[in-house]
Amino acid sequence: MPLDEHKPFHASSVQSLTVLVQREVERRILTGALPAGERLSESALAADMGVSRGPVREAMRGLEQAGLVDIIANKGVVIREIGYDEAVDLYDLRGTLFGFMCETMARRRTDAQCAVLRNKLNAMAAAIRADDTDLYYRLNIQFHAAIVEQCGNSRARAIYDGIVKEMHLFRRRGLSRIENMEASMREHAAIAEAIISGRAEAARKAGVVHLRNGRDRFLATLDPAPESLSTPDQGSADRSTAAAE
Amino acid sequence: MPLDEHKPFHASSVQSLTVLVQREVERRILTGALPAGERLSESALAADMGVSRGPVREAMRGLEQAGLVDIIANKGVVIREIGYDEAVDLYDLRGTLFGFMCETMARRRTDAQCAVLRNKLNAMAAAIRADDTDLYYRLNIQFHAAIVEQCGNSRARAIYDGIVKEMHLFRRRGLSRIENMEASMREHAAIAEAIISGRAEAARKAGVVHLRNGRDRFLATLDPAPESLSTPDQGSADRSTAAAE
DNA sequence: AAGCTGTGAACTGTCGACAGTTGTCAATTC
DNA sequence: GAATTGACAACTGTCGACAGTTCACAGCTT
Repeated sequence: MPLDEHKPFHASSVQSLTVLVQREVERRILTGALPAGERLSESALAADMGVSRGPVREAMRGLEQAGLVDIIANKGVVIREIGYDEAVDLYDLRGTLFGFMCETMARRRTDAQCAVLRNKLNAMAAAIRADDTDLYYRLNIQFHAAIVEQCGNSRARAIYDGIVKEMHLFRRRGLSRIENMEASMREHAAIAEAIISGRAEAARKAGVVHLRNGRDRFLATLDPAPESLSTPDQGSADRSTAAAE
Repeated sequence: MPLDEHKPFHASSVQSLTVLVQREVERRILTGALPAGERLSESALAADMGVSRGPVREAMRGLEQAGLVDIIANKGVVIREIGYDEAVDLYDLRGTLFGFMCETMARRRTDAQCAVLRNKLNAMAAAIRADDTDLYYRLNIQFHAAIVEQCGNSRARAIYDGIVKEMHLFRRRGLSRIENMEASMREHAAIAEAIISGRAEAARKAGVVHLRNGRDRFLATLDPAPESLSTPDQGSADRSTAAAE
């Protein structure tokens, strides 16, 4: 496992150990290497990563604020596990934020931003014609990321990213990724069109509708029984909750 | 100052020092005792509060996640200062979240919750008839808090509370609190009516409009020059940014 | 006199160690 | 045999100390 990261996120290649530890534990949680409900020991983590307990403690505090773990006094940290209802709540909240970002971007759009959206849209259309699901999936993520990053409201972006991460704690996800590329594509086109033409309220509505449909598409892939928790399997890393959008 | 707190928030009357320190520093920032732009020294804070540097460091990390301070590597923490544009962004984001909460509450309302809203509304009307600005101001806060706490989406509530706190970092606020009680009251009535009758989309719109108007009422009380930063005065604690709503 | 450089103080980042608490397990008692 | 109690182990909460970095100021050079 490489130790030095080359993310263009916060510059500064020599980060503090706290940030390094937090990033690594977050990665393990999001990829499922550390399953939800797992109890983490500061000492074990510190020994595992070859650092002292101080940075680990600070990292845990950061993960708690991000909603990824719960800290119980004198007992330690446990990886949060969210249930069906909470996942739906998060999806709705995320949809509202995404709609807000579409609305904001429509108000502040620049020509360069519009060009990016158009490019992504064309590429997605091509991916559909080529029936390339994986490519469409990646472009789909890029399309969303473009709006989130370019909307101009940095706080909204930070909160949105946090919610997306938190949603990974919902473990029971469907396997199929894009159920209906055409429907997803039409919604994307509506969003981009509204943003490009500056119709803010239409952009907001299109964004909200898109994520609501994405939520329904996602929930439809789940087991019909929303009460049964704890699916036994916990293997294979790197699956995304943000599937069918 | 009493040491043991009795907040029904996270239970546990004997909190860790980290939480205590974080709460205290947060209080000082929000009340203005620690002005924006101020540089905080861990050692000084630790000595001031009679604790070690460890809990102080953890508390600072938490305040950074909350957006109240910036941590600069090897240099320390500075209390964040937000400018005019950022304050407007936060207000808009807050408005969107508030609208979402109104919408959610309209969907999940119970009779008891509706009764609470009706009570607050009646009390506010009475306060207007009595021309009691202070009472109206307090009831206004309670009305908002009722929606935020009862909407049923706990994550949305946590984020909303964080944004409200963050908005206190915008220092140039108007002195007058409620400019137009009647207009504020009409908007409150519209919100409550929509929630009680279960019209979710109407509730959302009413909530968004209310905070947009509140934002405009608030911004109208500012100096006409949005470029001049750093008003010299920094006295008198406990003023609220959430003024004219 | 202006610019550059080296030294020093102050502070952060990190570590190891100690005290207090919690949960467990075995021995004891009814 | 079951419940209670006591001690032990593991862990967290907290502290003091050391190393590395940053910034400022004084002295030197041109």
